[in-house]
Formats: sequence, C-alpha cells, structure tokens
Amino acid sequence: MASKLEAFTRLSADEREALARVSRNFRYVDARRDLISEGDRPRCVHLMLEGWACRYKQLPDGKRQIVSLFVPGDFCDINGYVFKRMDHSIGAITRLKVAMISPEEMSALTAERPRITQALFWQELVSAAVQREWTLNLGQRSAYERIGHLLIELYLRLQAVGRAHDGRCDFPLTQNDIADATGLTPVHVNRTLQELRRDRLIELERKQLQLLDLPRITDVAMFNPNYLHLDHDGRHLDANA
Amino acid sequence: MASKLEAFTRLSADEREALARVSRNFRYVDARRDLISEGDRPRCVHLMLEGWACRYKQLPDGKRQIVSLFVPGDFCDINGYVFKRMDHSIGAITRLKVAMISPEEMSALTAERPRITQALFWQELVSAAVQREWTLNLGQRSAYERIGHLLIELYLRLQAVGRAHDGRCDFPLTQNDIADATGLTPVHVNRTLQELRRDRLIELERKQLQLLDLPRITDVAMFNPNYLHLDHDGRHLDANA
DNA sequence: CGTCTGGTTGATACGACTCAAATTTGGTGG
DNA sequence: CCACCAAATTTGAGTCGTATCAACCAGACG
Repeated sequence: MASKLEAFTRLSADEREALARVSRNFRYVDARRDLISEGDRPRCVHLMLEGWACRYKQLPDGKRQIVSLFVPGDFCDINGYVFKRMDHSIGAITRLKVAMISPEEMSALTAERPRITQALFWQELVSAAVQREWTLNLGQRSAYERIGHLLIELYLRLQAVGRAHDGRCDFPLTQNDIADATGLTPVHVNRTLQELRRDRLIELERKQLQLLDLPRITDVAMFNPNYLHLDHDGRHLDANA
Repeated sequence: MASKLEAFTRLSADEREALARVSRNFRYVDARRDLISEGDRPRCVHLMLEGWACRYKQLPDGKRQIVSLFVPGDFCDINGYVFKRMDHSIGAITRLKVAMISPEEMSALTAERPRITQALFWQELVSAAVQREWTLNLGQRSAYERIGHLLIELYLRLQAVGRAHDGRCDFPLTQNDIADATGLTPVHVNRTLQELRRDRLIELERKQLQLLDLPRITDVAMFNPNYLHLDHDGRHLDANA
C-alpha cells in the first residue's frame, strides 16, 4: 500500500511497518454499497486500500450531493468516532478494499510516532481545504469549469500517490456520480463532457481519463493547486532527512 | 466572553480563567478589512470576541465565494499555522474584536487542560460538518431553500452562544454578502428575501433577523440540525458533572 | 438473446443572471 | 439638525444556462 501519508513526509521502516500491520485487518465492499450510513454510530476509521468511495448527504426530497471523494491511500473520518451519530454516509463507488482501524489501534499507531500523527493531522487539514474548494466550485464556477476542476483535482490527487502519469488515470465515476458531485444533472454533465472532449481538453472512456492539455484546462477551469498543499510543507518531518 | 466552547462542555473556573487570560491580547479590526489574506503566512489563531467575520476565496475572474462565517465565540483556523501559506482569506463583516493567540499560547492553554483541548477539537469537527452542509446547500438546494437554510443555521449557532432568542438575532450580512455565501446574485437574493417575507417566514431589516415560524421554515428549507451536533455529545466532559 | 446500466440525443421550460436605473438608508461633516 | 454622499436595496426588462422529460442506443452480463 502506497500510503498517502508518504505524500506528506517520508516514513521510517518502523512507521511503515506499523501502518502495514494496521492495514492487515481489511475487508472488501461491493460497489454501490454503503460503508456506513447517516445516523449510524461510527465505530472505526477506514483506510482506503483499493478503489474509490465517496461521502454523500441526501435531502428528504431524494436529491443527493457527493461532498467528498476518497481514493486509495485516503483515510476517511479519522475523527469520526468522536460524534455519536454520522451526519453523512460513506458509499463505495467501485468495489473496495478497506482497512478497518479501531480507535484503540489508532491510538497505538500514533502513540510514540509523532511523524505519523503529524501526517494524519496534515491529511485532515488538506481534506478541510478541499472541502472549502468544493464550496467555491459549486458556488462560483460554471458547469464547464466545475467539471474541469473536478477532473484536475482527482488527477493530481492520484498523481500524488503514484496512480496517475502523463495526464492519464483511472476514473471510475459514472456521469451520474459526476452530476451528484458537481450539483448538475446527468444530462447536462453528458453535454458538458462532450464539450470538453470537443475542445480537445480531455478524453474519457472506459473509466479512463486522459487530460490532453493540463496547462490549458488548468487555466480554463481556474484551477489553483494551492489548496491541495502538495508542495511538501511537511518535509521537515522527513524520517530520512 | 461567552465562549462557544461552553456550548460543548461546561468549563471549570480555572479553564475559564485561562481562556480569559488568552483573550486579553485582542485588537479591533474595521469592517470590510481582511484579518489575513490568501497567500499570507499564518501566524496566530484568532478568537472572535465581538462581530462577524467570513472566510472567503476569490477566483481570477473576480468572483468571490464566502465559504464559512464566524460569529462571536468562534475560533478561526485553530490549525491554520500548520500550512506555510493561507489558501483563503479571512475578512471582517462588521467591526471586529478578536483575540490573537500565538501557537505558544495555544499550547500553553491546552497543555494539562484536556477539556479545553477536547472542546477545541470538537469545534473543528463541527466546522468541518458545517462545511459539508454548505456543499450540499450549494449543490442541491434552490435559492429559496438555500437562503432559508443559511438564516436558520446562523440563528441556531447564535442561539448556542446565547445571542439569539425567540427567533430573533443580529444579522449584519448585507444582501451582497448573502449572495457571496449562497452562490447567487445580489439581485436574486433581494427577490428571494422578498418572497420569504411575503410568505411570512422571516422579517429582516436594520440588520435584525426574525424567524417568524421556525418549524415551517425548517421544513421548507429542508434544514436538519444534525450536522451542528448541538446535542451536547460532549457532556461527559462536563467539569461540574 | 433479453435485460440492465450507463451514456446520448432532442425539444421545451424555467430559475437565476445581466444590465441598467431608481430609491432608500445610514453615516458624516458643516 | 440638515445637506450630502456612498452604500445598500429595490425594480424592470430581457437573456441564458441548466433542468426537465422522454426517447433511444450501446455495451456488459447472465
């Protein structure tokens, strides 16, 4: 498992071993199944080992909003178990391999390992920054920009964990999922994707995304990578420095 | 200062005293001034003592999105100083009285005071939950519901710190601010507020908001207070229990 | 093969935006 | 206390982006 934590700071052999140990207790979840649902009592932290998931909220009238996406290496709800009840659901986009980490294991993992603690903390802060950027995305960008922005973000996040190269990456979201994440209708997502293709900015088929011109799409989607904090501000924690 | 922390757990005299001490180093900020701007290097935690502020992000084309609002008792960017650069700005809505707390003071405040640490942590988690709800708000609700939702949220948050009663509270946002927070145009906000007034759901003038029928507006805005976690899950930390 | 899910197309409707101007409010200085 | 100015709110007319509804199509799968 190429933990995302390595994107923040290089870990020592011991730290890596501890992470691997905690990941040994995993399970598989079918695509389109909930890992945990709104109203449930949270019991453990999930670490995504394989596949994509999403956090979503639903309205009484049936409308659904995907509020976050999780890709391999992401922890979800590190602190979730502090609340008595989930105020949202976590659903599998694809078939999933996830580690289940109990609060006790979590404490054991972080005790005496400040670099891991710090890296987890870091990831939480980045998640919050991403959530703010999504707010901006939904509030101020057009459909075209919004979808472009989403594609770039996911590409860069996958790249940070070694799962994207040369503008190419897996992209298992259906147009319906994209609609739920961007606050658009599936029909309009379809037409907008066609526009992006026509403009030679992307190719997207068979769950494979290719960004054809990263500088240009970055520009038209007004994508500013600041918020991902990928510039390794955490280097000073490098175990091998 | 009626600290918002008291909304989560009752504090002991010592804890309250420590908070008061740390609040002694405050400054005033004029309305419409930035407390800190995107790109700046964060240097301290801010605690809102008086007045309202917002967190916002701006796009190259000039569009602006308010991504969070801060009311008295809120800490902003408790962990902000972990990042090298701010990925957003904090602006004063009204004239502001804010405590400036250095990272060192922050450590001193929390060291040996687990209830304060816990309460701060709690507030961060609630902020994240609010951010997710805003994502839902922007993505799935109509203008009418969206504005209604915002009004209810702020009313309840103010109520939690003793600044709202009987459906009434201060509401210093201009229609322009509401527009920036809801992703609508000021003109449309104006018309939608008129609708809410016509439907006898709210009164809003001279920066005073009155919710005329909380059950009904809660229903039409599909407001579910879960996400604010106001149900005192943190009671077990009560210093006086 | 039929069925299902995901993707595509067309026609039409409507919610929210734009632009421009008028009006009201609140603050400031004479 | 009034005159003035800037900021905030309101109104009107016209447009546009996105939603809606309803088919239809393609590939995957049992």
